[in-house]
Amino acid sequence: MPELPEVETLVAQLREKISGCVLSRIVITRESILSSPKEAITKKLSGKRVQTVKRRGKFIRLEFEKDLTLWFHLGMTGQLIWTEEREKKALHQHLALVFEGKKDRLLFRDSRRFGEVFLANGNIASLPQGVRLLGPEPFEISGNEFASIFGSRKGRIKSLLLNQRLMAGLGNIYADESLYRAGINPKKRPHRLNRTALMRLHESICLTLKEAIRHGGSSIDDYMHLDGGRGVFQKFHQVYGREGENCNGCGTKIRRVPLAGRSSHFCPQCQK
DNA sequence: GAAGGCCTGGAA
DNA sequence: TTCCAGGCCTTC
Repeated sequence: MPELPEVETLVAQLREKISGCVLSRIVITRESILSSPKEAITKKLSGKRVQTVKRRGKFIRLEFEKDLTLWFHLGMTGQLIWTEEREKKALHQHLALVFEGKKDRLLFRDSRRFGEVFLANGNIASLPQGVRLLGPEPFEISGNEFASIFGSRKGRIKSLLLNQRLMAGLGNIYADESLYRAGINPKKRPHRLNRTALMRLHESICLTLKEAIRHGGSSIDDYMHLDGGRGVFQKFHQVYGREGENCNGCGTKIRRVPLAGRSSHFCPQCQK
């Protein structure tokens, strides 16, 4: 379940690895993961140089010459792996990028196939809605701006944090972890929180994300680094995946409740 | 604003 | 064998 820290980690590794490289060939073995025509991708990108790699929300962008951008979303189980292709048909491999003069290639795998890949040019209109409507990055807004975005909402804070149109990058893990660190119950409705609490939440989100990035993200099921390594932030989770275990703060048992179709983990004592 | 659907591997 | 995990979109 790659969220902002996992994507950020991969982006840094990709930038290091393929910036300046020329794409010689694209091998697409499952067209259904593409939301742009296969021919457009293969024809327009072949022979183009990667300028840099960036992140927007949970999306990865390979920026090529001529304003061409190849976007990846990893969904839940998407992986980008830099490797020499050994097994001819690696399981669930859908796409491979081959670069001039490189023995290793960039593979996109995704067992559950919630991920997607598409091509955009410099025109905003060439981006899907999911990107165009993306909210601001957590690190790029102030606590006050955060409070203005969320403060008048009447829904549950946890559900709202998952809404990428309000703010981009959080998923189930970091929403739960940030709420715990801010001492806010996931069921709370933001219009009933004061500005101080909202600003504290924004600070918790930024701190949690930065700490997770420092630890290479959380590797729970499928997430791995470009070289196959794992993140270690899961060792520092306070609530996510810890149902029934004791809260590190007060010893109360961590609870899990369904909310907005997914589970929320929290400490009933520390999060009021 | 809730619920269903996509999709598969792993646990119960 | 059934259920569950969840990113995000569509439908009610």
